[in-house]
Formats: sequence, structure tokens, C-alpha cells
Amino acid sequence: MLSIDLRDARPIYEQIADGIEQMAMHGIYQPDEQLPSVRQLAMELSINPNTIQRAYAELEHRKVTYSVKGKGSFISKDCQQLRIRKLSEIKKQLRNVAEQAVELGASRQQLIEWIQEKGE
Amino acid sequence: MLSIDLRDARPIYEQIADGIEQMAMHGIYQPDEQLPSVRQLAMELSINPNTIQRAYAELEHRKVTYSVKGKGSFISKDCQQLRIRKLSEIKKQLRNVAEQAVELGASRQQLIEWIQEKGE
DNA sequence: TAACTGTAACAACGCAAATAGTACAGTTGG
DNA sequence: CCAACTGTACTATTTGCGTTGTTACAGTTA
Repeated sequence: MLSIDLRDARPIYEQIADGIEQMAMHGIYQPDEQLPSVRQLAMELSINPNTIQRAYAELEHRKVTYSVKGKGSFISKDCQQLRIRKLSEIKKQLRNVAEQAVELGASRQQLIEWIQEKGE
Repeated sequence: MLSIDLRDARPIYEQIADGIEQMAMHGIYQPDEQLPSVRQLAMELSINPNTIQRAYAELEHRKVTYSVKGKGSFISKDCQQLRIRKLSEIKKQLRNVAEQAVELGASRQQLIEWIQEKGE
């Protein structure tokens, strides 16, 4: 479920966009499934409609959703491809962080152990 | 060399703090080595001295440097311990990113291959 | 036609980052 | 001692961003 954390450093519209993107990537939202309307979600979260609109615009820009005037906003049809694109971003991040670790003196073997460690 | 990127999302004082911390971690700055004075660095970078002061305060808070009134700001004596602390932060980041990748469908084996791939 | 949808525009507010200027306090070398 | 350097503190101001509140327009649907 979508929730807003005011202590979160991210702005509200970004939390909403990230949350919905997560749900789409994880299959909680299905392709072509309709999102709650701008005004309805604004009511539910007690947030100004403009903020929701901005979140939806961000989602559309990320190609996670598409919007149709008068009808609503919907999850994109090709979530699979989006997941792959997202994964490739995360690969970059991973390699970036790994490089930083190596520069600070960690061995590649060490990194692998860190990834394989279980828990918490 | 320290440089400021105005397109960078991070505030200037943070860019400066990060940059100096990097140099300290990588041994470019030696323990007890003196940093440029607040006013001198402000001149060099064409930035207000207050911004530099804030960066130096941040560095002191991170225990990367220590300051002495009337004398100057200096790199901490125990850079080694700082390097280890920094490395443990990076470990957290690595495990965090790895978890995200797994949630999106990557296998742990896949992550290990990504880390071992030689850089593009 | 009424009630819903997305979209656009504008003013207002709060907040944090950054700037600007001034002042105070400690150290150092001549 | 003194001038010139160091860090530090404080206040006022500007700027940009996020959010709110409001109003309005355009398209869809029952």
C-alpha cells in the first residue's frame, strides 16, 4: 500500500512515483491496470491534487504509465522491458559502489562475500 | 583537484566535503596535513567563504579533519580507522543495491558476475 | 446533461541552500 | 606589541523547490 513518510528526505511526489513504480515492477500492478484518479488518491492520502498530478507526470516521463484525458492513468503495457531497463540501472549502481569499495582497499572476493551474507 | 559542478544535485558545501574526504581516504592528503584556509579556498573556487566554512564544519563532524582556531584545519591523524568506517558504509550500500536487484529478478550469481566483469 | 477523468495555470507559503557583510577570537612572525 | 593571518559566529537577504489552494478547461462516460 502507498504511504507517505514525512521524515523521508524525498519529496512527496517522488515517494508516490517511486512507490507506484515499485508496485508495477513487482507485478502488484498489472499492465493496462488503471491507477486511482488524481483527485481520489489526493483524498486518500490527504494531499493536494497538484502533488499527485506531479507524481503521475513523473511516472509518465519514466514510461511507467500512460495517461488518457477523460479516462485515467494506466500502467504501461511493457512492464517487462521496463524491469529490464531498471535492472540495468541498478547494475551500474552496483558496479559503481563496488569500484568505490575496491578503491578503499576491499578485495573483489570480499565484495562477493558481502553479497552472499545472509540476513538483516 | 577540487572542482565544483553546478549541475550536480549536491549542494556546493557537500561537494567540497565529499571531495576532500575522498582525497583523504585515497591518501592524497596525509594525516595532519593542513588544508587551504577558508578564505584562500573561497578565493580559488570563487565561492563565498561561508560556504567553505560549512564544508569544513561538515568534514569536522565526519571526523575527517580537525580545526584549530588561529592555526588552520588539518586532516585527522587516524585516517586508517576512518577508511574502515567508510568501507562499512559502502558495504551497506552494496547490500542495499544487491537486494534491489534481487527483488527485480536478478540472481546472486548474476550480481557476482557483474562485479567481476572488467570495466567497460 | 451530470459526473467523472486528465491537464493547465497562478498565487501564496515554508523551507533549505547559498550569499553577503561584519565582527570576534586565537596564532604567528617581524 | 602589532599586523596579518587563521577559524568561528551571527544576522539579513536572495533564490529555488516543494507544497498547497484554487480555478479553469478539455475529454469521456453513463
